[in-house]
Amino acid sequence: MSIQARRERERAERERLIVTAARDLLESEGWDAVTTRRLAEKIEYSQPVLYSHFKGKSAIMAAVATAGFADLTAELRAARTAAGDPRRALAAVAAAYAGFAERHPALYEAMFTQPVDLPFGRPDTPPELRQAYEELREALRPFARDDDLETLTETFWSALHGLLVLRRNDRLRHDEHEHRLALLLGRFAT
Amino acid sequence: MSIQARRERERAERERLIVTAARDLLESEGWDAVTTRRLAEKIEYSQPVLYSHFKGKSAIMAAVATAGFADLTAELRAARTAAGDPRRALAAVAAAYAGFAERHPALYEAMFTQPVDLPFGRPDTPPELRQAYEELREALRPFARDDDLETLTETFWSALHGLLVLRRNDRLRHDEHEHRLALLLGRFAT
DNA sequence: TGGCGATTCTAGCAGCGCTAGAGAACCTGT
DNA sequence: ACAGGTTCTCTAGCGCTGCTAGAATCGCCA
Repeated sequence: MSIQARRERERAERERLIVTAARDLLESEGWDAVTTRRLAEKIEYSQPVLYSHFKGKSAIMAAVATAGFADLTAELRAARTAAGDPRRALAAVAAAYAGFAERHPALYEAMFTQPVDLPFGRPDTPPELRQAYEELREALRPFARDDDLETLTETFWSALHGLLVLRRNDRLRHDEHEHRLALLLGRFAT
Repeated sequence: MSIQARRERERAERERLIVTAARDLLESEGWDAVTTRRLAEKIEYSQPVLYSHFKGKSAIMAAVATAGFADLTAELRAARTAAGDPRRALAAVAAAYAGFAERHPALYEAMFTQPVDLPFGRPDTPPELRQAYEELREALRPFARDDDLETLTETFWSALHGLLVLRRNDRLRHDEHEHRLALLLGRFAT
């Protein structure tokens, strides 16, 4: 038993190694740098090893994205619970969300833009993928008025996401970012 | 003179052929189908011909996207001028925008998601790229209140964009689309 | 220590964007 | 009408991609 246990432990360890190596590569050199060859070189194994852990490159990126969701959730939660009144809490969560996207642009892209096949909004959605959404929802709860809270959360989240991706793709005036965020909050946090 | 004129005419004609072929391929078979080889085959020339017209594949996609902006502008304008009161006009423009994105998902992606290097929001921005934005702005003008109109337009547009891309990537409950749109209008069209 | 299973590697496939240099087509001047 | 020169277009190929079959190697057990 012990031998098999060690092997599985080593396997799991190497799987973590692959994911963190992919994330490092993604964040430090951007999307184009994440190739199976470079990844294999970084973990000091040959390419086919990657395929014994993941079905393909997109599965690796899905794992990276999932790890990113855990981080994002932590940052949102910290922002929400630190703030005082609901108005400030929502502003803090939105700012934290925007900050995450700006500090990890490539990772953010993997999480939200890439058509990576993660099961969202379905019964089998992993908790990491739910929790970031739930932080947003709790921050929005005081402002639901007579709107459905889930619909409100999805809409506000979409607006925030839109601001970030369009800015990143240079579709928006770059230095008006804070004004847009403030305007959005003005329309939702009342 | 006439010979050179004919040559330039033929060249321009072939350039249009390339762009429409690329758009056809993009819309009918998706992004992955648009390869230089398939494109060359479709226009019945060899690959290098493409590079005598465009700097590279991304320049071709930029041309496709620009053509898309012209179409989008026309649809937004029709929607805005057909509607009656400002509230309905904004709703109609938003619906037209969403409809365009749904009917041409791959084209929409080329226009807004792809990091295609088109000069937005700069002095040398081609008119096609401005006008769609301007339609949105005019629809929003009655609702600016004490907010800056440009900031309002960018924010509303981002929200709309976010709703569409997150839905397309299955991050939102698919059939709540209309409710989210209505909620967004409720927060902006007052 | 020899043999067997599991694991890992080498080598290669088909496809990608892109380009150098060969070849064909065309216009021009005699 | 034809040779010369220019302009255009094609063939062939480079280095890269994600991915995989089959060979080789390693580690465990008798």
